[in-house]
Amino acid sequence: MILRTHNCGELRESHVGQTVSLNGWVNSYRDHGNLIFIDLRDRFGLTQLVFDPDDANAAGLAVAGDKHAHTGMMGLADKLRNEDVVAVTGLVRVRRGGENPKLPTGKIEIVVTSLEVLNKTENPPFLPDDNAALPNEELRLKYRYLDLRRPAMQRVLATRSRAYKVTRDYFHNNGFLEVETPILYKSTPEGAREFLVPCRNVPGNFYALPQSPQLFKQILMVANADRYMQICRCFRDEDPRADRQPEFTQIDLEMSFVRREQLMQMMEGFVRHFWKEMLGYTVPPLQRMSYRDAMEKYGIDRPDTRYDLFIHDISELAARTEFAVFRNALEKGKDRPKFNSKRGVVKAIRVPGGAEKLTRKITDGYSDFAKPFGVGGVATVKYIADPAGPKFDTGCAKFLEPLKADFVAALGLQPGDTVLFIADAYAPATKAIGELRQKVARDMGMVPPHGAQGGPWNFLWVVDFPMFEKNKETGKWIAMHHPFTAPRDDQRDLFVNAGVEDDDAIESIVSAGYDIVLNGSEIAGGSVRIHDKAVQAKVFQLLGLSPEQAKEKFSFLLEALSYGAPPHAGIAFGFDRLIMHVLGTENIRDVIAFPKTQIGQDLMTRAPSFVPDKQLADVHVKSTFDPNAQAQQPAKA
RNA sequence: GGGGCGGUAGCUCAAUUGGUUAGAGUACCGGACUGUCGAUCCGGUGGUUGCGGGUUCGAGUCCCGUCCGCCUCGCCA
Repeated sequence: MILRTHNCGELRESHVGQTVSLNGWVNSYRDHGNLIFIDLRDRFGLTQLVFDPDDANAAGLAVAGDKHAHTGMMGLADKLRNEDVVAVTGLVRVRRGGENPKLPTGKIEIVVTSLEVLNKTENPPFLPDDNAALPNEELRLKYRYLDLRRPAMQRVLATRSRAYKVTRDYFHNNGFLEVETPILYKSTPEGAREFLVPCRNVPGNFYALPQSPQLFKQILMVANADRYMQICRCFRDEDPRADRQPEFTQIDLEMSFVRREQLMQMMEGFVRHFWKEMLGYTVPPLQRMSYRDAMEKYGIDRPDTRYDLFIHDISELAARTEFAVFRNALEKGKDRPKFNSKRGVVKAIRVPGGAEKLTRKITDGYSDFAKPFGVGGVATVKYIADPAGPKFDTGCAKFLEPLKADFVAALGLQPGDTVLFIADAYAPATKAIGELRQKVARDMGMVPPHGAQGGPWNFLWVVDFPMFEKNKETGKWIAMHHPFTAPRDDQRDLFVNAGVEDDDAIESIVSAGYDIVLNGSEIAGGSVRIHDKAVQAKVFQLLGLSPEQAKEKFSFLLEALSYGAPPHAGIAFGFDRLIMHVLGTENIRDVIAFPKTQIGQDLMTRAPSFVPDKQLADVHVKSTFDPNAQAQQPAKA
């Protein structure tokens, strides 16, 4: 075949007069009968080819006098169609029809003297054209190789590729050791559902794919890796979302002989390096916010600080009203400590200008929006101008009017505002009003564009998470981060001495965990780890694991921790999410070369698929699925 | 598992209250054309309206079921 001497993005006027060869795809063809233009595409750009019968005749390549030129090179060129793969040799010359300012190669063209069709295409289901309407995503995924040819997807792949390098550069330069950890791993059934892999050599036994290399990286600290990094694949068998896939990539990190502060400084340095290298943006020092402040002001542990719309706790004021909704909510758990999940509260959001924009229909919708989060509904009031002075109007106005001055002061009300209230136990009320805050911000048009599209980049650390939370179904304690997260240094004794039955005390223990939040999205999370046996034992006890069970599940880690374990701390960045931010997309599938659908199928390869019984027998597995029991068929081919 | 939206030529979409032979652009095929660059012009092929039932004189349209895709709640230590 004709091998290329140049790529399709590099030829300029300075090459005029040279004979060159190019390989690539037919991006478009413009057939003028005896004069044919082809835009040839490869990963590096577009170059115009011209098939000119005069030149071809001169080169003896077409039959002289054969206007239709159905023989020789012109005949072949006449049949070229979009996405054919060709190789050509020709002469670089200045374009005769004027330059095309849209192309870097737009001043020149190749007058082809030799054409080789390397791979004639079937008529493709769609063309990789960014200007055309995108085909539906199902089709894009089925023919992913065509979709990836689109310039926009090529940019994604290039950006992601550069991000790998930028990441490795920073951590390698800071003394991190890159280590690969196993993909075939031990099942540790806490947390996310795992993908299982049956084992042929040990009948009845299974590997699991790792949700993260958590335990290996801690063991690497015991093994004197000191600073570990890995760009690794993680697997979680849970339903995907727009920003979640069953397999995803994280930047996994762990450091020895550090406390929270040193780790946070190192990671902040990475964030600064990454944004500087990827986008030329200098990240300012990260703000820090406690989990409690985040929950109080934003109602969520990953606050979007690009808009204010703060949440106010007006429980004390609400208690002085005659409004039964408020008073009944405040009766809940009223003997429990402040911030306790079961203690009743009244939360409010002041929406500037909401009196006009938030119609009755919209605010009624807010109740339906909030109810699934476990609260009774959303109470509403408008604060409007009036000849006799501003006043409350509609909704629960009559209950608030007697305490108007206090509400105006507490919420900073201005005429034209709407106030939304949620009254319930702390946990559901906080969750519901946090979600409502984000919805209202969208409805009011308060959410700025992506950072990648000129909007702000609001990074912050969220710290001081609770160690434990109650599982809603079982009522048992579960680790908020994971069972190896240490209490914050000053909480250690409190924690070890806390009564196992003292729920309120356990709930109040603060961990040494930390998250990095960017524009309301969690991009990293980690913690200082436990290296103290008494603390670890207490955690297992609270999680309801007997020493025997803990040993069964985590003996290798516990053993490792008993043979000289350095204090250590770690974190993991969601790599796909970093790329999403850099590119300004909200669809994780856009930043993964071969993503899966909502039921975890790969539409291109049709994975997962049935396997023959023989293959199952080899791994000692028998399927209980009966294809005849229901009409369900494997996905259509 | 729950809720919502969607599925009509290869592709992107249209089709009035349920009413004649389901249309357009593009791609594809054929023809014309020597300076285009979203080439242009002329002609043509192409449909079990995701699938299976039902209602009706009549269903792309209404009803039930089902499959697939997306969004979302649950879930995601």
